Amino acid sequence: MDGAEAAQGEEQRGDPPEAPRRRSDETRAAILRAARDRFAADGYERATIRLIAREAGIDPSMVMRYYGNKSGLFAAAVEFDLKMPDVYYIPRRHVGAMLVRHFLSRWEQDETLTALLRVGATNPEGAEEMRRIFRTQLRPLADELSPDAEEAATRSALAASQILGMALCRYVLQLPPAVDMSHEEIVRWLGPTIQRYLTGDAPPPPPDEAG
Amino acid sequence: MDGAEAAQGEEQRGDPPEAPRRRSDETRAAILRAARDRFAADGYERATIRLIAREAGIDPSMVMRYYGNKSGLFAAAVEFDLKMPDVYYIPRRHVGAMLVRHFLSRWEQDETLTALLRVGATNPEGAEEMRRIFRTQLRPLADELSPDAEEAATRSALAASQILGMALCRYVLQLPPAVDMSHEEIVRWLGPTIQRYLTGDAPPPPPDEAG
DNA sequence: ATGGCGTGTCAACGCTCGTTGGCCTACAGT
DNA sequence: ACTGTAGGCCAACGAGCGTTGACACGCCAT
Repeated sequence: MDGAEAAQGEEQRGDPPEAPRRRSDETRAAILRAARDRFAADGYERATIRLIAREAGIDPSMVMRYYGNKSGLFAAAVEFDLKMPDVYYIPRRHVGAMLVRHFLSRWEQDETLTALLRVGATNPEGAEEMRRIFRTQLRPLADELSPDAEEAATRSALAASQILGMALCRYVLQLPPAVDMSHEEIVRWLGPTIQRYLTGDAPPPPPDEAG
Repeated sequence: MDGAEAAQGEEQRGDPPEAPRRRSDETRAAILRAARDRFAADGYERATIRLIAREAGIDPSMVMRYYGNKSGLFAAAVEFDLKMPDVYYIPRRHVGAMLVRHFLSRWEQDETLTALLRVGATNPEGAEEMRRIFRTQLRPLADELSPDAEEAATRSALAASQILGMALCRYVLQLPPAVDMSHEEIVRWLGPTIQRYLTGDAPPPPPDEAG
Protein backbone atom coordinates (compact mmCIF):
# COMPACT_ATOMS: atom_id res chain seq x y z
CA MET A 1 0.00 0.00 0.00
CA ASP A 2 2.46 2.64 1.04
CA GLY A 3 5.39 0.68 -0.28
CA ALA A 4 7.39 1.54 2.78
CA GLU A 5 8.69 -1.98 3.18
CA ALA A 6 11.53 -1.15 0.84
CA ALA A 7 13.05 0.95 3.57
CA GLN A 8 13.93 -2.06 5.71
CA GLY A 9 16.10 -3.58 3.03
CA GLU A 10 18.80 -1.06 3.70
CA GLU A 11 19.65 -2.76 6.95
CA GLN A 12 21.10 -5.80 5.30
CA ARG A 13 21.50 -4.90 1.70
CA GLY A 14 22.96 -1.43 1.72
CA ASP A 15 21.64 -0.33 -1.67
CA PRO A 16 23.46 2.83 -2.61
CA PRO A 17 21.20 4.22 -5.36
CA GLU A 18 19.19 7.33 -4.81
CA ALA A 19 17.26 6.34 -1.72
CA PRO A 20 15.46 9.37 -0.32
CA ARG A 21 16.47 9.04 3.30
CA ARG A 22 13.58 9.96 5.45
CA ARG A 23 13.82 11.05 9.00
CA SER A 24 11.56 8.19 10.00
CA ASP A 25 13.86 5.50 8.67
CA GLU A 26 15.49 5.07 12.01
CA THR A 27 12.14 4.67 13.70
CA ARG A 28 11.05 2.12 11.13
CA ALA A 29 14.21 0.13 11.72
CA ALA A 30 13.79 0.31 15.47
CA ILE A 31 10.27 -1.05 15.12
CA LEU A 32 11.45 -3.93 12.98
CA ARG A 33 14.22 -4.73 15.41
CA ALA A 34 11.85 -4.75 18.36
CA ALA A 35 9.30 -6.76 16.40
CA ARG A 36 11.81 -9.47 15.59
CA ASP A 37 12.84 -9.57 19.22
CA ARG A 38 9.32 -9.99 20.50
CA PHE A 39 8.14 -12.39 17.81
CA ALA A 40 11.21 -14.52 18.42
CA ALA A 41 10.76 -14.52 22.17
CA ASP A 42 6.99 -14.79 22.43
CA GLY A 43 5.47 -15.90 19.14
CA TYR A 44 2.80 -14.05 17.24
CA GLU A 45 -0.10 -13.78 19.68
CA ARG A 46 1.89 -12.93 22.79
CA ALA A 47 4.02 -10.37 21.02
CA THR A 48 1.83 -7.29 21.38
CA ILE A 49 2.05 -4.15 19.32
CA ARG A 50 2.09 -2.17 22.51
CA LEU A 51 5.13 -4.00 23.81
CA ILE A 52 6.95 -3.79 20.51
CA ALA A 53 6.27 -0.06 20.39
CA ARG A 54 7.50 0.43 23.92
CA GLU A 55 10.68 -1.50 23.14
CA ALA A 56 11.18 0.69 20.08
CA GLY A 57 10.57 3.79 22.15
CA ILE A 58 7.57 5.08 20.23
CA ASP A 59 3.80 5.08 20.32
CA PRO A 60 1.80 2.00 19.22
CA SER A 61 -0.03 4.03 16.63
CA MET A 62 3.24 4.61 14.82
CA VAL A 63 3.47 0.91 14.16
CA MET A 64 0.09 1.02 12.47
CA ARG A 65 1.07 4.06 10.46
CA TYR A 66 4.19 2.43 9.08
CA TYR A 67 3.10 -1.19 8.72
CA GLY A 68 -0.66 -1.08 8.41
CA ASN A 69 -1.48 -3.74 10.94
CA LYS A 70 0.07 -6.48 13.02
CA SER A 71 0.11 -8.92 10.15
CA GLY A 72 1.91 -6.42 7.93
CA LEU A 73 4.44 -5.81 10.65
CA PHE A 74 5.10 -9.51 10.93
CA ALA A 75 5.54 -9.87 7.20
CA ALA A 76 8.05 -7.03 7.16
CA ALA A 77 9.87 -8.35 10.23
CA VAL A 78 10.48 -11.84 8.91
CA GLU A 79 11.41 -11.00 5.36
CA PHE A 80 14.49 -13.10 5.15
CA ASP A 81 17.17 -14.12 2.73
CA LEU A 82 18.81 -17.41 3.64
CA LYS A 83 21.71 -16.42 1.38
CA MET A 84 22.17 -20.01 0.37
CA PRO A 85 25.61 -20.53 -1.14
CA ASP A 86 25.73 -21.91 -4.63
CA VAL A 87 26.50 -25.60 -4.28
CA TYR A 88 28.06 -25.53 -7.72
CA TYR A 89 31.22 -24.13 -6.22
CA ILE A 90 31.40 -26.52 -3.29
CA PRO A 91 33.02 -29.95 -3.31
CA ARG A 92 30.08 -32.27 -3.27
CA ARG A 93 31.33 -34.27 -0.31
CA HIS A 94 31.41 -31.18 1.86
CA VAL A 95 27.89 -30.01 1.12
CA GLY A 96 26.39 -31.47 4.31
CA ALA A 97 28.86 -29.96 6.76
CA MET A 98 28.87 -26.68 4.89
CA LEU A 99 25.10 -26.41 5.04
CA VAL A 100 24.94 -27.12 8.76
CA ARG A 101 27.58 -24.51 9.41
CA HIS A 102 25.79 -22.04 7.19
CA PHE A 103 22.50 -22.52 8.97
CA LEU A 104 24.03 -22.23 12.42
CA SER A 105 25.52 -18.90 11.51
CA ARG A 106 22.38 -17.66 9.81
CA TRP A 107 20.41 -18.69 12.82
CA GLU A 108 22.54 -16.94 15.35
CA GLN A 109 23.16 -13.77 13.43
CA ASP A 110 19.86 -12.30 14.50
CA GLU A 111 16.46 -13.27 15.79
CA THR A 112 14.63 -13.48 12.48
CA LEU A 113 14.76 -17.22 11.99
CA THR A 114 13.80 -17.97 15.55
CA ALA A 115 10.88 -15.60 15.17
CA LEU A 116 9.86 -17.32 11.98
CA LEU A 117 10.04 -20.78 13.50
CA ARG A 118 8.26 -19.79 16.68
CA VAL A 119 5.45 -18.07 14.82
CA GLY A 120 5.27 -20.73 12.12
CA ALA A 121 4.32 -23.26 14.76
CA THR A 122 1.13 -21.51 15.81
CA ASN A 123 0.20 -19.02 13.15
CA PRO A 124 -1.09 -19.94 9.69
CA GLU A 125 0.57 -16.91 8.16
CA GLY A 126 3.87 -17.82 9.76
CA ALA A 127 3.60 -21.40 8.56
CA GLU A 128 2.92 -20.23 5.04
CA GLU A 129 5.96 -18.00 5.16
CA MET A 130 8.10 -20.95 6.25
CA ARG A 131 6.78 -23.05 3.40
CA ARG A 132 7.51 -20.20 1.02
CA ILE A 133 11.10 -19.87 2.18
CA PHE A 134 11.58 -23.61 1.98
CA ARG A 135 10.17 -23.69 -1.53
CA THR A 136 12.03 -20.73 -2.93
CA GLN A 137 15.32 -20.83 -1.08
CA LEU A 138 16.12 -24.35 0.13
CA ARG A 139 14.52 -26.59 -2.47
CA PRO A 140 16.34 -25.12 -5.46
CA LEU A 141 19.56 -26.26 -3.87
CA ALA A 142 18.34 -29.85 -3.81
CA ASP A 143 17.17 -29.51 -7.37
CA GLU A 144 20.70 -28.69 -8.32
CA LEU A 145 21.98 -31.86 -6.66
CA SER A 146 19.37 -34.29 -7.89
CA PRO A 147 18.03 -34.56 -11.41
CA ASP A 148 14.67 -36.00 -10.39
CA ALA A 149 12.30 -33.29 -9.16
CA GLU A 150 10.20 -35.44 -6.86
CA GLU A 151 13.25 -37.00 -5.29
CA ALA A 152 14.76 -33.57 -4.82
CA ALA A 153 11.62 -32.48 -3.00
CA THR A 154 11.85 -35.42 -0.64
CA ARG A 155 15.55 -34.92 -0.06
CA SER A 156 15.24 -31.25 0.69
CA ALA A 157 12.36 -31.91 3.08
CA LEU A 158 14.51 -34.43 4.90
CA ALA A 159 17.32 -31.92 5.21
CA ALA A 160 14.87 -29.29 6.39
CA SER A 161 13.48 -31.65 9.00
CA GLN A 162 16.90 -32.21 10.53
CA ILE A 163 17.96 -28.60 10.43
CA LEU A 164 14.67 -27.24 11.73
CA GLY A 165 14.57 -29.98 14.33
CA MET A 166 17.93 -28.99 15.73
CA ALA A 167 16.92 -25.32 15.63
CA LEU A 168 13.73 -26.17 17.45
CA CYS A 169 15.50 -28.08 20.21
CA ARG A 170 18.29 -25.57 20.55
CA TYR A 171 16.73 -22.14 20.08
CA VAL A 172 13.04 -22.66 20.81
CA LEU A 173 12.54 -25.52 23.25
CA GLN A 174 16.02 -25.04 24.66
CA LEU A 175 16.60 -28.69 25.48
CA PRO A 176 19.71 -28.53 27.66
CA PRO A 177 21.85 -31.05 25.76
CA ALA A 178 21.06 -29.33 22.47
CA VAL A 179 21.84 -25.91 23.89
CA ASP A 180 25.15 -27.09 25.28
CA MET A 181 26.50 -28.55 22.07
CA SER A 182 29.19 -26.56 20.30
CA HIS A 183 28.91 -25.56 16.66
CA GLU A 184 31.58 -28.04 15.69
CA GLU A 185 29.94 -30.84 17.58
CA ILE A 186 26.69 -30.16 15.78
CA VAL A 187 28.44 -30.00 12.42
CA ARG A 188 30.17 -33.31 13.06
CA TRP A 189 26.95 -35.07 13.98
CA LEU A 190 24.51 -33.42 11.58
CA GLY A 191 26.81 -32.90 8.63
CA PRO A 192 26.86 -36.56 7.56
CA THR A 193 23.10 -36.75 7.99
CA ILE A 194 22.43 -33.82 5.70
CA GLN A 195 25.06 -35.14 3.33
CA ARG A 196 23.27 -38.47 3.08
CA TYR A 197 19.85 -36.86 2.71
CA LEU A 198 20.99 -34.65 -0.15
CA THR A 199 23.55 -36.76 -1.98
CA GLY A 200 23.46 -40.30 -0.60
CA ASP A 201 21.86 -43.31 -2.25
CA ALA A 202 18.15 -43.66 -1.69
CA PRO A 203 17.66 -46.27 1.02
CA PRO A 204 16.63 -49.69 -0.29
CA PRO A 205 13.19 -51.05 0.46
CA PRO A 206 13.26 -53.37 3.46
CA PRO A 207 14.97 -56.69 2.58
CA ASP A 208 12.01 -58.78 3.66
CA GLU A 209 12.21 -59.20 7.35
CA ALA A 210 8.96 -60.90 8.22
CA GLY A 211 10.72 -63.37 10.49
CA MET B 1 -9.64 -43.76 20.76
CA ASP B 2 -10.43 -44.90 24.27
CA GLY B 3 -11.82 -41.95 26.03
CA ALA B 4 -11.62 -43.92 29.26
CA GLU B 5 -8.03 -43.06 29.99
CA ALA B 6 -8.81 -39.44 29.48
CA ALA B 7 -10.64 -39.38 32.76
CA GLN B 8 -7.98 -38.49 35.25
CA GLY B 9 -5.97 -41.71 34.82
CA GLU B 10 -6.50 -42.33 38.47
CA GLU B 11 -8.78 -45.27 38.81
CA GLN B 12 -8.53 -47.55 35.88
CA ARG B 13 -6.10 -50.26 36.53
CA GLY B 14 -7.62 -53.66 37.15
CA ASP B 15 -11.11 -53.11 38.44
CA PRO B 16 -11.55 -51.92 41.94
CA PRO B 17 -14.95 -53.11 43.17
CA GLU B 18 -15.95 -49.58 43.98
CA ALA B 19 -15.99 -47.61 40.75
CA PRO B 20 -16.63 -44.03 41.75
CA ARG B 21 -17.99 -43.42 38.30
CA ARG B 22 -19.38 -39.99 38.20
CA ARG B 23 -21.88 -38.76 35.75
CA SER B 24 -19.53 -35.96 34.82
CA ASP B 25 -16.80 -38.27 33.59
CA GLU B 26 -18.10 -38.09 30.08
CA THR B 27 -18.11 -34.31 30.16
CA ARG B 28 -14.59 -34.24 31.53
CA ALA B 29 -13.45 -36.49 28.70
CA ALA B 30 -15.23 -34.40 26.11
CA ILE B 31 -13.50 -31.31 27.42
CA LEU B 32 -10.10 -32.96 27.22
CA ARG B 33 -10.78 -34.19 23.73
CA ALA B 34 -11.85 -30.75 22.57
CA ALA B 35 -8.90 -29.17 24.36
CA ARG B 36 -6.40 -31.43 22.61
CA ASP B 37 -8.06 -30.64 19.31
CA ARG B 38 -7.89 -26.92 19.76
CA PHE B 39 -4.42 -26.83 21.30
CA ALA B 40 -3.15 -29.00 18.46
CA ALA B 41 -4.78 -26.87 15.80
CA ASP B 42 -4.24 -23.39 17.20
CA GLY B 43 -1.61 -23.42 19.92
CA TYR B 44 -2.09 -22.17 23.45
CA GLU B 45 -3.11 -18.55 23.03
CA ARG B 46 -5.50 -18.97 20.13
CA ALA B 47 -7.20 -21.96 21.65
CA THR B 48 -9.83 -20.23 23.77
CA ILE B 49 -11.71 -21.76 26.65
CA ARG B 50 -14.90 -20.55 25.08
CA LEU B 51 -14.21 -22.41 21.86
CA ILE B 52 -13.12 -25.55 23.63
CA ALA B 53 -16.30 -25.47 25.70
CA ARG B 54 -18.45 -24.98 22.65
CA GLU B 55 -16.75 -27.89 20.92
CA ALA B 56 -17.37 -30.01 24.00
CA GLY B 57 -20.98 -28.90 24.09
CA ILE B 58 -20.93 -27.30 27.53
CA ASP B 59 -20.54 -23.93 29.21
CA PRO B 60 -17.10 -22.34 29.59
CA SER B 61 -17.50 -22.18 33.34
CA MET B 62 -17.56 -25.98 33.46
CA VAL B 63 -14.01 -26.02 32.19
CA MET B 64 -12.97 -23.85 35.09
CA ARG B 65 -14.87 -26.00 37.55
CA TYR B 66 -13.16 -29.18 36.42
CA TYR B 67 -9.67 -27.96 35.57
CA GLY B 68 -9.24 -24.80 37.61
CA ASN B 69 -7.91 -22.58 34.86
CA LYS B 70 -6.59 -22.65 31.35
CA SER B 71 -3.15 -23.70 32.43
CA GLY B 72 -4.57 -26.62 34.41
CA LEU B 73 -6.61 -27.67 31.43
CA PHE B 74 -3.53 -27.65 29.27
CA ALA B 75 -1.58 -29.72 31.76
CA ALA B 76 -4.37 -32.28 31.88
CA ALA B 77 -4.77 -32.32 28.11
CA VAL B 78 -1.15 -33.04 27.30
CA GLU B 79 -0.40 -35.56 29.99
CA PHE B 80 1.26 -38.11 27.82
CA ASP B 81 2.99 -41.44 28.04
CA LEU B 82 5.33 -42.07 25.12
CA LYS B 83 5.16 -45.76 26.00
CA MET B 84 8.74 -46.19 24.97
CA PRO B 85 9.55 -49.85 24.34
CA ASP B 86 12.35 -51.34 26.38
CA VAL B 87 15.38 -51.40 24.09
CA TYR B 88 16.72 -54.30 26.07
CA TYR B 89 14.48 -56.62 24.11
CA ILE B 90 15.24 -55.20 20.72
CA PRO B 91 18.13 -56.18 18.44
CA ARG B 92 20.45 -53.26 18.71
CA ARG B 93 20.74 -52.82 14.97
CA HIS B 94 17.01 -52.29 14.64
CA VAL B 95 16.68 -49.65 17.32
CA GLY B 96 16.68 -46.73 14.89
CA ALA B 97 13.97 -47.99 12.56
CA MET B 98 11.90 -49.23 15.44
CA LEU B 99 12.01 -45.87 17.16
CA VAL B 100 10.97 -43.97 14.05
CA ARG B 101 8.07 -46.35 13.53
CA HIS B 102 7.07 -46.06 17.15
CA PHE B 103 7.03 -42.29 17.06
CA LEU B 104 5.06 -42.13 13.85
CA SER B 105 2.37 -44.28 15.35
CA ARG B 106 2.37 -42.42 18.66
CA TRP B 107 2.11 -39.19 16.76
CA GLU B 108 -0.80 -40.15 14.63
CA GLN B 109 -2.82 -41.94 17.24
CA ASP B 110 -4.27 -38.71 18.55
CA GLU B 111 -3.60 -34.99 18.66
CA THR B 112 -1.75 -34.87 21.94
CA LEU B 113 1.80 -34.74 20.60
CA THR B 114 0.94 -32.18 17.96
CA ALA B 115 -0.69 -30.06 20.65
CA LEU B 116 2.40 -30.40 22.78
CA LEU B 117 4.77 -29.45 20.00
CA ARG B 118 2.65 -26.54 18.81
CA VAL B 119 2.27 -25.12 22.29
CA GLY B 120 5.86 -25.87 23.24
CA ALA B 121 7.01 -23.51 20.54
CA THR B 122 5.34 -20.43 21.97
CA ASN B 123 4.43 -21.12 25.56
CA PRO B 124 6.96 -21.45 28.39
CA GLU B 125 4.79 -23.99 30.14
CA GLY B 126 4.51 -26.06 27.00
CA ALA B 127 8.25 -25.92 26.44
CA GLU B 128 8.87 -27.05 30.00
CA GLU B 129 6.52 -29.97 29.51
CA MET B 130 8.41 -30.99 26.36
CA ARG B 131 11.70 -30.84 28.23
CA ARG B 132 10.18 -32.93 31.01
CA ILE B 133 8.98 -35.61 28.63
CA PHE B 134 12.34 -35.65 26.89
CA ARG B 135 14.14 -35.97 30.20
CA THR B 136 11.96 -38.62 31.77
CA GLN B 137 10.87 -40.68 28.79
CA LEU B 138 13.37 -40.40 25.94
CA ARG B 139 16.68 -39.88 27.65
CA PRO B 140 16.54 -43.02 29.80
CA LEU B 141 16.49 -45.01 26.60
CA ALA B 142 19.78 -43.46 25.49
CA ASP B 143 21.21 -44.06 28.93
CA GLU B 144 20.55 -47.71 28.42
CA LEU B 145 22.47 -47.69 25.15
CA SER B 146 25.45 -45.63 26.19
CA PRO B 147 27.44 -46.00 29.40
CA ASP B 148 28.59 -42.39 29.50
CA ALA B 149 25.87 -40.09 30.82
CA GLU B 150 26.96 -36.93 29.06
CA GLU B 151 27.31 -38.71 25.75
CA ALA B 152 23.90 -40.28 26.24
CA ALA B 153 22.44 -36.83 26.76
CA THR B 154 23.94 -35.60 23.52
CA ARG B 155 22.86 -38.67 21.61
CA SER B 156 19.30 -38.51 22.82
CA ALA B 157 19.10 -34.82 21.99
CA LEU B 158 20.27 -35.56 18.47
CA ALA B 159 17.62 -38.24 18.09
CA ALA B 160 15.00 -35.87 19.46
CA SER B 161 16.08 -33.17 17.04
CA GLN B 162 15.51 -35.43 14.05
CA ILE B 163 12.23 -36.87 15.27
CA LEU B 164 10.79 -33.55 16.37
CA GLY B 165 12.04 -31.94 13.19
CA MET B 166 10.17 -34.41 11.03
CA ALA B 167 7.08 -34.01 13.20
CA LEU B 168 7.35 -30.26 12.86
CA CYS B 169 7.61 -30.35 9.09
CA ARG B 170 4.92 -32.99 8.70
CA TYR B 171 2.28 -32.22 11.29
CA VAL B 172 2.80 -28.58 12.18
CA LEU B 173 4.26 -26.69 9.24
CA GLN B 174 2.84 -29.20 6.80
CA LEU B 175 5.62 -28.89 4.26
CA PRO B 176 4.16 -30.67 1.24
CA PRO B 177 7.02 -33.12 0.60
CA ALA B 178 7.08 -34.11 4.27
CA VAL B 179 3.33 -34.58 4.35
CA ASP B 180 3.39 -36.75 1.25
CA MET B 181 6.01 -39.21 2.46
CA SER B 182 4.76 -42.64 3.50
CA HIS B 183 5.57 -44.14 6.87
CA GLU B 184 7.92 -46.64 5.31
CA GLU B 185 9.70 -44.00 3.33
CA ILE B 186 10.26 -42.01 6.49
CA VAL B 187 11.46 -45.07 8.35
CA ARG B 188 13.94 -45.92 5.61
CA TRP B 189 15.41 -42.44 5.57
CA LEU B 190 15.29 -41.54 9.26
CA GLY B 191 15.94 -44.98 10.72
CA PRO B 192 19.66 -45.05 9.89
CA THR B 193 20.02 -41.50 11.16
CA ILE B 194 18.54 -42.30 14.54
CA GLN B 195 20.51 -45.52 14.59
CA ARG B 196 23.75 -43.64 14.11
CA TYR B 197 22.85 -40.98 16.66
CA LEU B 198 22.08 -43.55 19.33
CA THR B 199 24.51 -46.37 18.64
CA GLY B 200 27.04 -45.24 16.03
CA ASP B 201 30.61 -44.19 16.69
CA ALA B 202 31.03 -40.62 17.79
CA PRO B 203 32.19 -38.66 14.77
CA PRO B 204 35.91 -37.89 14.75
CA PRO B 205 37.09 -34.34 15.13
CA PRO B 206 37.79 -32.77 11.75
CA PRO B 207 40.87 -34.34 10.15
CA ASP B 208 42.64 -31.02 9.90
CA GLU B 209 41.24 -29.21 6.96
CA ALA B 210 42.34 -25.70 7.62
CA GLY B 211 43.25 -25.23 3.97
C1' DA C 1 -41.61 -34.18 51.04
C1' DT C 2 -37.07 -32.39 51.66
C1' DG C 3 -32.71 -31.02 51.81
C1' DG C 4 -28.08 -31.42 50.06
C1' DC C 5 -25.06 -32.31 46.30
C1' DG C 6 -23.59 -32.91 41.70
C1' DT C 7 -24.14 -30.98 37.17
C1' DG C 8 -25.09 -27.41 34.47
C1' DT C 9 -26.40 -22.38 32.65
C1' DC C 10 -26.20 -17.33 32.53
C1' DA C 11 -24.64 -12.75 33.01
C1' DA C 12 -21.23 -10.05 34.20
C1' DC C 13 -16.46 -8.47 35.89
C1' DG C 14 -11.98 -6.52 34.74
C1' DC C 15 -8.50 -6.64 31.61
C1' DT C 16 -5.79 -6.41 27.41
C1' DC C 17 -5.71 -6.36 22.77
C1' DG C 18 -5.54 -4.23 17.82
C1' DT C 19 -6.91 -0.32 15.88
C1' DT C 20 -8.63 4.59 15.03
C1' DG C 21 -8.85 9.55 14.79
C1' DG C 22 -7.76 13.90 16.52
C1' DC C 23 -4.25 16.97 17.92
C1' DC C 24 0.38 18.82 18.63
C1' DT C 25 5.07 20.28 16.94
C1' DA C 26 9.01 21.08 14.08
C1' DC C 27 10.49 22.48 9.89
C1' DA C 28 11.08 23.07 4.72
C1' DG C 29 9.30 25.61 0.68
C1' DT C 30 7.28 29.47 -0.61
C1' DA D 1 6.18 35.37 7.93
C1' DC D 2 2.99 31.70 6.38
C1' DT D 3 1.63 27.30 5.58
C1' DG D 4 1.67 22.35 4.37
C1' DT D 5 3.33 18.22 5.71
C1' DA D 6 5.82 14.55 7.98
C1' DG D 7 6.58 12.61 12.43
C1' DG D 8 4.84 11.87 16.73
C1' DC D 9 1.65 11.46 21.04
C1' DC D 10 -2.72 10.64 23.41
C1' DA D 11 -7.23 9.02 24.54
C1' DA D 12 -10.62 6.22 23.31
C1' DC D 13 -13.31 2.47 20.76
C1' DG D 14 -15.15 -2.23 20.40
C1' DA D 15 -14.15 -6.82 20.80
C1' DG D 16 -12.57 -10.89 22.88
C1' DC D 17 -10.41 -12.99 26.58
C1' DG D 18 -10.10 -15.74 31.30
C1' DT D 19 -12.55 -15.92 35.14
C1' DT D 20 -16.27 -15.45 38.82
C1' DG D 21 -20.54 -15.84 41.42
C1' DA D 22 -25.30 -16.45 41.58
C1' DC D 23 -28.76 -19.33 40.32
C1' DA D 24 -31.60 -23.57 38.25
C1' DC D 25 -32.46 -28.41 37.69
C1' DG D 26 -32.44 -33.48 38.85
C1' DC D 27 -31.09 -36.96 41.68
C1' DC D 28 -30.37 -39.53 45.85
C1' DA D 29 -30.70 -40.52 50.93
C1' DT D 30 -33.09 -39.12 54.42
